[in-house]
Formats: sequence, C-alpha cells, structure tokens
Amino acid sequence: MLLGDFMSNKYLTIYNELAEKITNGYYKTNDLLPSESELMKIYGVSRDTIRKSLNILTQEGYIQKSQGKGSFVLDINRFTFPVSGVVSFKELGKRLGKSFDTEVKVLECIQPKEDIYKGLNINKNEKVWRIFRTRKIGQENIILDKDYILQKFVNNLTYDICKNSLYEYIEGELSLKIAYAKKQITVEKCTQQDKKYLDLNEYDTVAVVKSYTYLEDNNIFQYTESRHRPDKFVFVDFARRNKI
Amino acid sequence: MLLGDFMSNKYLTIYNELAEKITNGYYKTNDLLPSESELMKIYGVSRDTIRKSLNILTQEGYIQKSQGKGSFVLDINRFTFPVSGVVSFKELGKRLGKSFDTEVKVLECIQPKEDIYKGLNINKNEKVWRIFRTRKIGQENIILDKDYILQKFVNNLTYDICKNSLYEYIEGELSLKIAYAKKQITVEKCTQQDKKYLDLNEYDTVAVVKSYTYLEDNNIFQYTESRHRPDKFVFVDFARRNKI
DNA sequence: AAGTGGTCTAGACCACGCG
DNA sequence: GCGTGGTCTAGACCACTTG
Repeated sequence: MLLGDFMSNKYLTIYNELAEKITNGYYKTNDLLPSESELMKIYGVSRDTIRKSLNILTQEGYIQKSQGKGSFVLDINRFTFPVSGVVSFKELGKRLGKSFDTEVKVLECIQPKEDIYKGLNINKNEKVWRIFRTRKIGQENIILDKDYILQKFVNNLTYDICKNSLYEYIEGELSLKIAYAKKQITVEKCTQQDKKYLDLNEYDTVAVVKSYTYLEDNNIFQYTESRHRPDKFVFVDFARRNKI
Repeated sequence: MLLGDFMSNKYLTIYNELAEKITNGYYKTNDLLPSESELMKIYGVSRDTIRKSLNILTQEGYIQKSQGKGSFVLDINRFTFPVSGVVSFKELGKRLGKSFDTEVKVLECIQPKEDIYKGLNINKNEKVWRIFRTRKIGQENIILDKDYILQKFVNNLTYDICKNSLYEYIEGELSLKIAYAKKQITVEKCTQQDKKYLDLNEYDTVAVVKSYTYLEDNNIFQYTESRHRPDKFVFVDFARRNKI
C-alpha cells in the first residue's frame, strides 16, 4: 500500500478515524468502543476489516480488548513523549508542539571508515553521505545526530533538506519506503566530538541511540547515531507481552 | 487464549514453528519463506491462518514481506540482546544463555509513599509489595530492581519466589494474564540507595527503566524501576515505521 | 502470463463475561 | 441466554514482480 494514496484502504481509514477520536477525547479512557458488530454497521464493512483496524489500535496502545466485554480505551497520555517507533526529529517536534532548532554542522559525501561500512554491510568503496546535525532545546545544544546514508539511494543532498527534514525528503520527494529499524540504546563516555558540538555542562556521559534503518525491499539504507545529554534524554516504549 | 493450554491455536503453533526454524537456521537470512499458498498446503490450513502467523513474524522482526516477491527472512542476530518487549530477568538470562545471580534485598508489604501510589493510580491505603533485588554479572552488582506490586493481586510472596522468578509465579501459579507495559528509559544521577546496593565504581549516573505493567483486564498491576550501571546497560528495539 | 502478497467479504463455531 | 471478542474457513478481486 502506498503512502501517498490517501488511504484508499478501508481498515487504515477506520483505524485513523478511531485513533483520532481517542486522541480527541471523543472516546475517553476506560470507555468501551462500540462492539465489532456495531462498528460493522457504522462503517458498512465486514467484521474482518473492523478487526484489522482494532488490531492496529491494540498494537499501538490505544485500546485493550477483553473477550466477552469489549474494547477498552487506554490512557494514551500517561507518557507524553512518544519516541518509540521510527520517528524523525521534525515529526517529534510536531507531536510535542515544540520547535527545536537544527543546525547542520557537517554535510559531505565520503568513503566511510571501517566501523561504518562494516556496520552498514557494504563494501569499502561505496559512498555514503555523512551528516552531523545538532538540535537545540532553548539555548543549549542537547542532541548530536550523526547520519550515514547510502548515496546510491539519495543522489543529492543539500543543507536545506538536512535542516528541514531528511525523512520528509526521502519519503516525500524520493518516495523511498522506509520499513523498519533496529535500535540500540546505551550510555557512553562522551568523546571530544560530543564536547565540541554539545553543551554538556558537568556531564561526562551521553545517552546514545544507534539505529539501522531499512527499506521495504529489505536494503539497508541508513545508520544513525543520536547522542543526547543525559538529563534531557527520554525514550518511551509501549510493549505487549509476547505469549508463548 | 490461555498461556497454559499448549497452543491449541493453529496460527500460534505455526508462528512458533516458523520462528524456531528461522532461529535454527533452517531458513536463513535473505531466504524466501515458502509462499502463502505453499504454507497453506504444508500446514493444511486456510490462507488467513497462514497470514496471521506471518503477521506476527513480521511484527517481531523475523521477516519482511514484499508484494509480488515473497517473505524474506531478516537477520535476527544483528543485535543479540533482545530486551525489547515485556520480558523478565530470568527469561532474559535464558535467552542470553548466561546465568545471573539474584539477591533479594527487601521484601515487605507496605502502604506506599506518595510518588508510588500516585504513579500506580491507587488510593493511599492500598497495600503493595515492595521488592528490591540486585542482579550480579560476574562478581559485581550491576542492576537494582525495585518492584511495587499491588497486594490485591498477589496475596503471598516469599524470598524464594522473588529469587527464582516473579513472572513465572505470577503467570504460572496465579495465572494472572500480563497484557502490556509502558516503559520509559532515562539517565539519572545515582542516589545513596544506588551506591548502597550497586558496585558503581567511578560512575555517578545510572540508566533507569521505569515501567508500569498492566493485566489483560486493564488493571494496573506493578510498577518497576530497574536501575543499571551505565556501562552494562543495553536496550534493543525493533520498530516498524508507522504508515500515515 | 503466472505467481506473489494485499484487501475484503460472508459465514461458521468457540470461549468468555454477565445478568 | 445473550452479546462480546477469538479462531478458522473459502472464495473473490486487486497490485506488484518477474520472466
């Protein structure tokens, strides 16, 4: 299914509408959603289509189903910082209603060093874009993002694109389809580079989010290291228990 | 569906079998799984049942589907530390093939202080179990787990249960159904308590995972604070991009 | 053109909660 | 007993990839 086709999908349309109503407060925490058969009538679709929509709501933490009872609306606001999932910095700003200031420090197309090309599983000679950006909250530089993007997927990059939103350009203009990412969070001693680009004050460690991003065709596309001053770092996750 | 009923479910059985074959290496990274219609024949079930199994594999990061091509096996081993999801310490040890040493430091039933009962959304008078445990890797105490569990769900707790596995007791013996958890990861200055229970060496911060755990009937059940020495802390996440 | 996954439907039966 | 969600089936048509 395409991103740009404005949801010709029934189940995604219904998912979005229900999610919106939960976010709005039309359905409130601990309310029951209409039953599946009621939703069938409301939207004029089959039960399976309704169930697909409800499954996504469940997966995303909007509702909790209970056999014999119905679908309860969960409190989506207990944590208000939804960093989980593959989300870009600009999208994050939007969700939080704040604006962050991004500065592009480095933008170049290089043959990467060993640790990078090995991590990306490419050969030595393949070129990648190296992008360093700092993110300001208030007056202080809090986050340093180091991106490495395979050039074969993104021919041209400009300061403006990097300052605005890489993901917007990549998914919008280039219509590359980002599928999934593997992330790892650690705490590391800060480097000279961290000190150079960030206002670390008394801190001598940084919280580091390393992630590999993949496209729908299963090609690795990007490696990112996001380095945060510890006191401003938050990562939030909604996890369902794996049965079995 | 029950945990204890040995998967009378077709789609879970098939999911488990396929996941096992991927973990085994029977299906290798970048292989294509048999097509949906082949799997239908292999397992003698309908297409929807196969698709349910494949959806879970997709969700868990085992495979990536591609319209017109098939289902590719992903490299499940790029990160070998699957901490994501709701997983107990003992299960983690099993997956890593290591054994950790758990010591129960505090076990008592109390009326909690303000920050705890407010976080749990209960009233002042309700009793909770307070459990402090340290986890040793090698010779050093690396993790301090502080659990608060509502007493109304768990009447009796013993040192043995806490030392072995709380989750095993809760899901096995009491057959409470854990549904989901909300987690938050931050880095905090270490407290006197951290210094008391952990071998922090030169570190003056800890990585903190706070999580609220909920049952299938939507009741909050537990609050946990897991405090890690920064150099040994890793959190791994597999995230699919949210369309729309 | 043939094969793959993606969406949607209609109908059946089961398991659970509640009055 | 009734209504709820959970599982499973059979069949249809569409969209995409590959030869």
